[in-house]
Amino acid sequence: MAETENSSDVIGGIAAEALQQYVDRIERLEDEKKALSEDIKQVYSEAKSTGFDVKILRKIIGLRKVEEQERQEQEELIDLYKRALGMV
Amino acid sequence: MAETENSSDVIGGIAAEALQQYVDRIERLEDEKKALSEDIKQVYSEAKSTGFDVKILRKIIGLRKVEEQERQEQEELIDLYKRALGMV
Amino acid sequence: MAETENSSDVIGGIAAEALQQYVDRIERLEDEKKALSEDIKQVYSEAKSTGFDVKILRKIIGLRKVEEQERQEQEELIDLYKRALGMV
Amino acid sequence: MAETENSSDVIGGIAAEALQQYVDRIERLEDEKKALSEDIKQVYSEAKSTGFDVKILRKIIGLRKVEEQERQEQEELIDLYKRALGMV
DNA sequence: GATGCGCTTTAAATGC
DNA sequence: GCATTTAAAGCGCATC
Repeated sequence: MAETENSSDVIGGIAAEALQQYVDRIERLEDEKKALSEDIKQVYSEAKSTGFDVKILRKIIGLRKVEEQERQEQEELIDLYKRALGMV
Repeated sequence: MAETENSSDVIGGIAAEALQQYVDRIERLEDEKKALSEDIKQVYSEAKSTGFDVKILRKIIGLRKVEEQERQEQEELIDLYKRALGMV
Repeated sequence: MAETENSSDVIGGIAAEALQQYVDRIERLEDEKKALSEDIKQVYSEAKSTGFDVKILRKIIGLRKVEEQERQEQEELIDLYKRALGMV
Repeated sequence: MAETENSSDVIGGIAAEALQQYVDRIERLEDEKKALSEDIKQVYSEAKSTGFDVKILRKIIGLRKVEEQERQEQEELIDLYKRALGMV
């Protein structure tokens, strides 16, 4: 390869600098995501030490999630009807 | 039970207010986490539209991840050996 | 439905015999798997009684595993690049 | 370290050869275990292509597992009573 | 354009 | 309580 190629060059047809930036952005976001996962685990553990049953707590959260989903689906359906009826 | 039970009371032996707060905290953190997942997806899609091969990009990220894992495992192993040899 | 339904018949729209065979095959495989888990545990315990530190042993195994993972990831990445560059 | 140390020597107080053998045995067993996991996945996939619902199939297998467990617990209990009554 | 499929990731359960 | 293992979800992909 050329001796002056650096990260801002095209290497093997790849815009190296741009690639680097994408990788960095993604890894940074994944780190934040991981941190949040740990925070969540932390909260569960805190709840547990306050006497709550973590397993049940998880079930509750899960339940609320699907209920929220169902609510959204209903809203979307309503929206669909509205569009069909020219009510938008 | 108290006749004026509300969310700050104990209901069926459960501290309702505390429970509510835990649920809220967890759901808020999960929302943030989900937002990050969408951001990541967004970045991949952006990279794709710039001409990068998403599959390769994912592999690179994955590879860097296992490299990081290996580094950590090695450190932990060294640490473990140190402890086993009384070098701590 | 047929009045003489038995295990080789369709019951409630289900091919009972085929189902039975799948269940049997899976349970047999799971039994073998469980036996292997016990063997592994056994080996660790044996190593321990010979004076090895099980925690360290596990770390070594784990480390070798991620090294193998990394090797595979690298190969797959190279392969992917080849395909992307039409070298296949 | 001594210049003639090899795998059959003691390195840092570790019986290197013995260690090597334990690692090998464990990794071999884990490979077999992994192969079985793949076989199981294979059977599920085969069942699916025959028209069965994999999720339900898993539930069934799981259900049979706990029933088997309960049966065993009962037998153990019976055995315990027998011993208590000198019926062994 | 929709559907199904496999794969990756994430959540849950189990065992030490 | 932690770490492993297993079940489920979500996602992109390919196909029709």
